[in-house]
Amino acid sequence: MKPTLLASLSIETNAGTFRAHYSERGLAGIDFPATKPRQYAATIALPTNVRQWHAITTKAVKAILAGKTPAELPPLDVSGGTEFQQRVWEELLWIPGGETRSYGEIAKNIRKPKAVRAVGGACGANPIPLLIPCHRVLAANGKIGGFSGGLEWKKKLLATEGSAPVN
DNA sequence: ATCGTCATATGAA
DNA sequence: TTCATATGACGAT
Repeated sequence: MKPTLLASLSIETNAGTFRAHYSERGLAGIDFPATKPRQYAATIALPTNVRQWHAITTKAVKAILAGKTPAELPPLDVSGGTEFQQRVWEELLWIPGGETRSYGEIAKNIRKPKAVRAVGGACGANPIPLLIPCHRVLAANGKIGGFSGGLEWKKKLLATEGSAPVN
């Protein structure tokens, strides 16, 4: 079931303006800076918890862009995903910064060693890149694979964290 | 080293 | 049920 969004807030960084989308349960999605940033009307009467979440999200995003591990994450609303996808996303959260996994390893970790391609699919469906580090997942041979926000971002993030994909 | 092919899980249409 | 995958393994160049 798809979460109902309460608010979309900006995150200003030196890499551009990200957008964070919140539901009643937490952070439900993040957008990479658009090439042509869209302007949003000012949000009024933001619920207190959303403001708290956003403060945490902002710090977490900036930490990641700086190659550091976030001290704290906001509650993540992954209710939009299937059970399998949520399982994959949760697994991705365990990957420490600076390390990478292959799609096959993730599949093995969730006790479905054959579901390698499905893992790729779940990564692509990840609504919260950066915080759910789908960019730390490479193909088995070290190839970069793909990235929903654009391959450039994936390479950049990996380089920032000290990983060196093959291509 | 590169390329084609196939097996297999999951999800969307 | 059919089609597409951000894979992986294998065999033939």
